[in-house]
Amino acid sequence: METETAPTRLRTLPSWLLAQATLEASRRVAERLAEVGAHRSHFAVLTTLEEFGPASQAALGRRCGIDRSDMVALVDRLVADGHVERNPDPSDRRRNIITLTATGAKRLDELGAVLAAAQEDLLAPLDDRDRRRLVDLLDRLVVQRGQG
Amino acid sequence: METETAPTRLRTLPSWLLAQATLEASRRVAERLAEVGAHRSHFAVLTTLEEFGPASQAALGRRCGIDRSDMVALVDRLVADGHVERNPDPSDRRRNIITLTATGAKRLDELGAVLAAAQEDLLAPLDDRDRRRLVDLLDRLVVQRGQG
DNA sequence: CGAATTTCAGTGGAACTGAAATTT
DNA sequence: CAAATTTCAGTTACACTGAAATTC
Repeated sequence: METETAPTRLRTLPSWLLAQATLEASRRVAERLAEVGAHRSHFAVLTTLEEFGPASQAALGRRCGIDRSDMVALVDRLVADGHVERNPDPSDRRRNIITLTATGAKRLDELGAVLAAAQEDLLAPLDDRDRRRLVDLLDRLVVQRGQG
Repeated sequence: METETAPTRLRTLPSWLLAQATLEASRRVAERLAEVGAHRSHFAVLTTLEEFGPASQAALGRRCGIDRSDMVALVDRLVADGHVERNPDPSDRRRNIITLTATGAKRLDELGAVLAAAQEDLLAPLDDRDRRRLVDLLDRLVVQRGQG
């Protein structure tokens, strides 16, 4: 969308700025990931599995902010692509245990590289120190929301 | 959604942090505005009219990042509420001129107060200097995207 | 003619809700 | 019994597309 300068009351409103920045970021990231047939949620799940190890679908969702009910089709897809395995948990038969496969770990590296490039692109207007500041500020917002 | 600590690779990924922060911010803001029967987009349009004066629907949309086609129902609603007027532009009969009414200006003040409270809430984890930094960083991101 | 504006009808992705079935 | 997990069916908000009608 071709856009002109927004009014000051929007340009100083944190929730509006966040929404605008996220819109642009999501567009770019989704576009790059689509080129390799992937999705934001794929990276989220794969990296969560790598960092915390095998987990149930519900636990996975709680870690990376994906709804339990959306997780079903997501895992279906990752299984179909050979990036994770889904096995019943013998110690609790309500659960599936999701496990990262070797090719899933490779895929994670690939997606990590794609995402890194997209971030670079996105953050071009900021120097390194400002990028670190932004990440720090956002992390503090997100983390403390989860606890409050 | 009850959430647990996300993996480091997500917690340091700007696009993911932006998305999470925006999700939470949008939820809160929408909730507060719903209590007074309003929408984010209402504030955006009203404040744009106040700052730049009467404008066509398309120009309005370009200013505040709302699609021309979504603007139709939005203006319908604001007209029905008596917050704006929609009149044909005599000098260009393709256009409507949208004008802020007196009650629309009052509504803007009301929504501004609601939004200010929501921001306060949302930014609670950050002190004043950090809030200013965040706004500055986001504004630089958003503005320079629009030009690049 | 090409370009801009308003309008409508519809699409697509994403977050979310509610409930059933199973198991703890 | 209450609570957690997986799954499915459906909803809602939102950005966006495509095209028609009008006017510049």
